[in-house]
Amino acid sequence: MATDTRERLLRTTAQLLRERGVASTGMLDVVAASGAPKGSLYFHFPGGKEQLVAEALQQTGADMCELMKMALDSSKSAKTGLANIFAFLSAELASSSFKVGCPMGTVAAEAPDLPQVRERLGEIVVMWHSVVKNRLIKAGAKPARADDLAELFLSIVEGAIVVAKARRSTRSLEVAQKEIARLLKNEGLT
Amino acid sequence: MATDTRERLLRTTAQLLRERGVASTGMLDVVAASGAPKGSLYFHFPGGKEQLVAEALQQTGADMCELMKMALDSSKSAKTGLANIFAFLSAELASSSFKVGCPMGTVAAEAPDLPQVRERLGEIVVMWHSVVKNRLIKAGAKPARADDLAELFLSIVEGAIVVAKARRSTRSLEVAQKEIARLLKNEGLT
DNA sequence: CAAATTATACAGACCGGTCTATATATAATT
DNA sequence: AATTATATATAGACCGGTCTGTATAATTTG
Repeated sequence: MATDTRERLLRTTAQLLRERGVASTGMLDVVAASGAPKGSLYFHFPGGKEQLVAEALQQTGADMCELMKMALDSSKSAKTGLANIFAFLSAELASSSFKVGCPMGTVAAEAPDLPQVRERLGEIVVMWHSVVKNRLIKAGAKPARADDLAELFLSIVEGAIVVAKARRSTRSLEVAQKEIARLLKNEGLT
Repeated sequence: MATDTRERLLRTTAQLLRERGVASTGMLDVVAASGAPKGSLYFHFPGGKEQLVAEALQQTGADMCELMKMALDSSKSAKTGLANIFAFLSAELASSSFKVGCPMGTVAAEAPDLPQVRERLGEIVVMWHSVVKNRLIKAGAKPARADDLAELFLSIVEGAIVVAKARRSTRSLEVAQKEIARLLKNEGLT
């Protein structure tokens, strides 16, 4: 099936982006790792690497947004919802020897010269921010306050991942989770 | 002069690492950007790219550590010291069109397969953490608490930089600075 | 058959790294 | 002091390999 191959290529690309970013992810790496037909890369993505990476980023960004939304909405309190997100990331990092990080963060860090890709990065941050913000509002925060707290949360998550990779330890994530819980408690949010 | 060329190569490498990470920084890019003699790269760094990157990281990591220490020690309160660090980073990001980030964070994100480089990443985080922790202790925090707060601070800084790059806005840094100030105040730290 | 899809060969640029030759400075020897 | 020896440093061509991307052929599929 056509869409099947395309899908496989996108998911594999997203995975490689999480691990090593754009520059270290070769087109051949993608076909090799995906097991997808070798001849179909430039058929499905005539725009080349930029298109492939941009679409992969967009897809995985939306997927992770959905995951976050579910984790937040299915939790009684915003606090436990956010804690679940940290636990999930922590498990992924540890079980991958600290190779798998955040696709958005990894790509944003290297700031590649690909306009379409940079475009998506901004969109993803806005999406994620909105999901967290809305959950905080539902937890009782005023919109302006929720806006700031959501921004802070995103920064902490991204940074904790980077620090975890650098030091090969999940401690940054554990501390981050604990401190955010404390913060929300101090703000009287549920 | 000999040491001069070496130094130039190291500083240029560090700069390029901050902007685009290891994979996108070619050896030729380094000599071109540094204006250093093309023939002397592998004379000064016989270990090749890995040695060059590892040494550049180590040097810039130590330099930034010194800068942080000075900013923290020359400030009346830990709060204003940390705020100064944010302001500095914010200015650098904005004036470089959000290209210049943190060398440690950028390299850690792409998690390159270079043992010597990864080694340095861990060392840098430990160094930085210790500087912040000590300042927080001097501000009145108990050691265990200072340890956690320093860890949180590092995560926030790294993450705020990543988010700023993704969204091409310094808002994450401003929010981060504000929230850290609020946190320290709530903890009764000077 | 016709269209969609995959295979494969290859172009051209660039990569990190090695090589030899040359220049320059310092030190040793006479 | 003059000259030789030695370590340091730079120039630039060059190697095999890999990169993205293209062109064309073969194959599946409806």
